[in-house]
Amino acid sequence: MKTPNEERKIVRIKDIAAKANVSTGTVDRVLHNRGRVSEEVKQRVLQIIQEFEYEPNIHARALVSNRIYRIAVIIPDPAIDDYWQAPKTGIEKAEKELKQYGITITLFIFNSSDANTFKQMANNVTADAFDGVLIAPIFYRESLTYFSLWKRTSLPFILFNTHIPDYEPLSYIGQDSYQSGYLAGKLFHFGHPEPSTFLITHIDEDVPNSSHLIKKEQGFVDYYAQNTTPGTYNILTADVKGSTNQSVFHTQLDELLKTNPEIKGIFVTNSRAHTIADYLAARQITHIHLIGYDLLEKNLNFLNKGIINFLINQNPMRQGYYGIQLLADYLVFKKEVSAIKYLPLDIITKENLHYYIEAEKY
Amino acid sequence: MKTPNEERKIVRIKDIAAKANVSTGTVDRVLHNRGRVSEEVKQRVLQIIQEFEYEPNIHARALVSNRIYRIAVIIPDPAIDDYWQAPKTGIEKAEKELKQYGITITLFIFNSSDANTFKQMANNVTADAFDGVLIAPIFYRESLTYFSLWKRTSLPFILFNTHIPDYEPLSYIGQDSYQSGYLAGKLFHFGHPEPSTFLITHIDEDVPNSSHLIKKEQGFVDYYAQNTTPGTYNILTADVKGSTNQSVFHTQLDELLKTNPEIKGIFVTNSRAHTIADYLAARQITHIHLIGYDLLEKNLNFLNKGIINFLINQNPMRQGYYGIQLLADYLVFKKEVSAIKYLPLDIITKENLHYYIEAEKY
DNA sequence: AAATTTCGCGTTATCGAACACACAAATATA
DNA sequence: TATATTTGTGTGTTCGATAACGCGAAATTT
Repeated sequence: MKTPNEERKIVRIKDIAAKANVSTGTVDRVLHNRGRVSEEVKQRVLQIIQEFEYEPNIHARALVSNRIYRIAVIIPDPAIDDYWQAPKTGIEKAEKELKQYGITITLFIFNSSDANTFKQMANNVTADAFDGVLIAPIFYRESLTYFSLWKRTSLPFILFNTHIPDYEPLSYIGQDSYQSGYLAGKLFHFGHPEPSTFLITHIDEDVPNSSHLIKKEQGFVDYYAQNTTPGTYNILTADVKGSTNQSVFHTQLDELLKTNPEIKGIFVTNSRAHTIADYLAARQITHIHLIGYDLLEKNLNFLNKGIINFLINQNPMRQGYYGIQLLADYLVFKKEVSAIKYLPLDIITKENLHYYIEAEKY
Repeated sequence: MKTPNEERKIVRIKDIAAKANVSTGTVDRVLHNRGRVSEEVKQRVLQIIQEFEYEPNIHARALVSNRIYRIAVIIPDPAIDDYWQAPKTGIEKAEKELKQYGITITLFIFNSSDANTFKQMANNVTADAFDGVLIAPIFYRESLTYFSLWKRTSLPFILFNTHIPDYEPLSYIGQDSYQSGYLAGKLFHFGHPEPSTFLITHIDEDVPNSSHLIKKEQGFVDYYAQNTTPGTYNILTADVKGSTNQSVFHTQLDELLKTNPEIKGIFVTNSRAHTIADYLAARQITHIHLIGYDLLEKNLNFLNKGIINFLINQNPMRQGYYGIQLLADYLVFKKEVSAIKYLPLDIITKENLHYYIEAEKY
């Protein structure tokens, strides 16, 4: 009577051992380089392993090893900035799936408008014994200290949302900001093949300190530089602050449009497109196209009304999900992890929105 | 000394047994409804299982159960129609991942232009003992026989690519064809806000027998019916055949455009947009927008040249991948499987193409 | 009343990999 | 030469779930 694995010709340590005329213990020692095997036997075993294309049974391995991997996650508070709810959800989903493999996650939530809370959380993580870190390093300067520290103590860390390549993280997960700006440029161009003026706005942001916003802007500008004859398209840029005070905010925009009445489209570089949409709706302006980022409730509302034309989905949920997955690949499955994982630049309209929302739920 | 699972408070059968003052064998009998347990004990155990939120360790289970699940996959030959390479790749990827869980896949490849080969493959599957079927039922009439047969023998089957709801498959995986046509309508509209004429083409297809093409057409037409004032937009339809004979094909299109010189956009309902693009390139026509489906090499070529403006990605690789995944969920993990899984309608342009190609590779 | 079956439950081997332990042979040190 | 240490190898237990097996007691049949 054969076992199913024998029927399926799945090779086990036992089989390797039998062919090599040694015990399973010896094969195991070869597999894990734990020494105490004569060179001759080692080579014989290695060759048979190659020949038989042995692959360890992950279940048996997981069952016996029974190790716990502690992962620290450092992200901004979703209660303060709604955007961070999605990554958190993705992280929790991954945690559920990977619990079986011994992955344990501890969240360290900081205040996205207070760099000190960020430092404090990073300190906490450093003090405790973790096997890996997933971090959204939205404070550039403050991050560097910890990266160099973790590098030295060889604590693997993965970045998401914002890329800081200087200290060679294990991986980065997110979008190509430059290209997403470039894409926004293309979409406006498709809607306005005739010479036009477009506005790039950064809303409520500390732009000099946010490299990804600058990259988006650059991508947008470069699209027109590379794909249209000079002088035909005019790209303006504006930092706008104080979107929470509606009347002040609207007055600012009034002036902007008074000075530049020829504006045909506004590109919002972060998830605050809804603030502009709110303005356009209030002033009943329908001739201005609007592109922004992220499937926030408020944005979706204006997308469905046709005031926002396109949203580029940054896949925040998947960013969190893959972040944990990659750490698990590295820690548990000992896989090689590619240094960068760009998520697709999903173009979302009223008409295809539904399916992305559904996919996120799953 | 505690085991890691005790530290993590992961509940095992042993723990349930201890609390209930019975042996693990009894708990197991309760879990699997194998009888031979007194009603009193059964209730006690069930309650403790609930209370402790017991979840079986998948590794231990997979290790011991050691069952083989045989899945049959019935798809058209990728050598005849390139489109089918992608689903095949997805299926093979899923097979690799699920091999550990005892999933074995047997491919049954038929000729997409010969319904008899389809029937033959379906017969082969029926004759052999399979635990589940994944099928691309591109021949409507011929499929029905087998669906009713499999339904009777309770052989679970999942459809992808083409939906035939009549016989209640375990699930359908694919796109909402109607909505994808609707989306194509929107994109053209965005590019041409002024009254225009658009052409819908079905290339080399037996349209009456292909319900999903009709749905795409309907979606496109409905977009303009619902979003524009009647009489402003004009939607034409044309079946075009014989795209393999370039000169004849081009002559047909010459006549079409001669009769309707006002056409501003062509919507191709299948993956053959490249044949139209080839024509537009040959005739140096640049004022006609073009939207098609699928990331075939030939389409990508024209997308990059700017002759095809948008491609809607039907995610064929993911269709295959999820098809197998869902069957495994049902067979191995005994999960509930939702009757329909719509994949997102990805809008692909030259500018965001790269990331979708990368994602597919992974 | 004896023989047999059913019931209710516990015990134990099994799956494949990991690793501690045991133990003999070979080598080194005294 | 005697003893200590290193090297090479095999054995046995463990992880958690499963299911075959076994056994005493109760229930049923003859």
